[in-house]
Amino acid sequence: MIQEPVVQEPAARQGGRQRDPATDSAIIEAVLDMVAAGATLTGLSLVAIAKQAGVSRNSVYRRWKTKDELYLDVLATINEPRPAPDGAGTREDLAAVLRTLADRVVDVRASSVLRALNAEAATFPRLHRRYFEEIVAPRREAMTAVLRRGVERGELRDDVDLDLVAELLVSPLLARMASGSTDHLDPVRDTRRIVDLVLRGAGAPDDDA
Amino acid sequence: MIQEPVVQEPAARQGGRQRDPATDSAIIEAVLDMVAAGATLTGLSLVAIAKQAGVSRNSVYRRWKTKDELYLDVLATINEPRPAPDGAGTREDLAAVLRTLADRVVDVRASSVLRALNAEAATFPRLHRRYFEEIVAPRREAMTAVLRRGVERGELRDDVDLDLVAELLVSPLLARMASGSTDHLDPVRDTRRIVDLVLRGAGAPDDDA
DNA sequence: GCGAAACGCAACAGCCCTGTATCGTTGGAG
DNA sequence: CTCCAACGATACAGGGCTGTTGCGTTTCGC
Repeated sequence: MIQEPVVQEPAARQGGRQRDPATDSAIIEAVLDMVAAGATLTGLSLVAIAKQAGVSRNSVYRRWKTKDELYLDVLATINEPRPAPDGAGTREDLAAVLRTLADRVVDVRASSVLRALNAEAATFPRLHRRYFEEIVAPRREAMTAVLRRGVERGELRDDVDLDLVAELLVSPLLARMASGSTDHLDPVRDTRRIVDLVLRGAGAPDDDA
Repeated sequence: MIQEPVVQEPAARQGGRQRDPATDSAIIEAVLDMVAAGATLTGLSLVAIAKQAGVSRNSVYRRWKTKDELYLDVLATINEPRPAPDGAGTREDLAAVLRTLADRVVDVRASSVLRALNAEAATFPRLHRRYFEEIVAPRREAMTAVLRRGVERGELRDDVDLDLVAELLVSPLLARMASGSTDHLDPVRDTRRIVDLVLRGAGAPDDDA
């Protein structure tokens, strides 16, 4: 589930100077910062990256053959899986799953990269597929697992489309990530409010559905 | 509320050949198509646009001084305001507002441009502001108007945060626009399902909120 | 210490984009 | 019919990015 870095293997492993791990992260950090500052994945140039990282252009070429591969390692940086919630009730479990997402949304650099990736998915198919497999799919599975358990426990209606419920829960956070309006987002409080409203509904109680 | 085109005024208005309106739209269409094909607002070059439009580079420069201004006219293209819903009930009115949005989401070119614009908001502040004022704000106003009326009519709870309800309703569509997963979206059917679920809630009826 | 690879610096050709200018041609207004 | 601007084509200098090569220096393994 955790991505292996795709950094170029340091050639024949006999003698010679060691690669500086700080250089690797400096480059990746540079990409994160520049994308967060408004750069495009396509538009980011290797010269700009190297300059921002305080590294020679050589050191970038030595590690990654393509921008594509570099971005794969950047993407791996912003994916820290969390343990599946196994909590007391459906409400708490849902909030926990949303928290994982909300924390990423609040992270300006992470959400900037994902936003850019969505916009340029056509240009980076491999990257986009990886994003889907490693980040989106696991979250969906965790979500539907919690929802299914909620139905079994009788805490959720059994006549609702669980996929739609999941979409409803997740979308407010995704939409904020997409629009970049992540300032006034409190991961703890807002996820709680979303879960509460989705469970309870906005319609008047006496008003028949 | 409707944007005036920012096309360069055709100089002194005395004699001379007329501008071909077809050229204007050909250029704008070219931008729409190329962005929908995965191009970036920053990355789109004037040569590429002119080539795609089947127009000389000259004709583009003659009309717009900056890509920024060109994009303003592109943006104006994808904004067709709809009459405010004044319908029978809250459920129908909400569905109507969402429909306006859903139709735009389903439009590949429109959603592509808006997705790109969100990703590159930092690079095009004027454009982004305009997008917000002309497209986002009106929709929000329409939405909250409907919601407020719903509370007055007793069809909505009076103890819910209407802004959150609005966000919950709109976000599934925005999230799809952002991720580009717009294929299996049925504007009529899906907006209806969203409204129903938000009104009714997913929690079990006997389960106290 | 010797070899080898990582590193920074610099140069190179090739390509694309920009902005401006100059042509000859075309078509509408007066 | 006569202007005059729109139009296509072309050229130009200037700048940026790419990918590769060569150089001298640094650091690690053996």
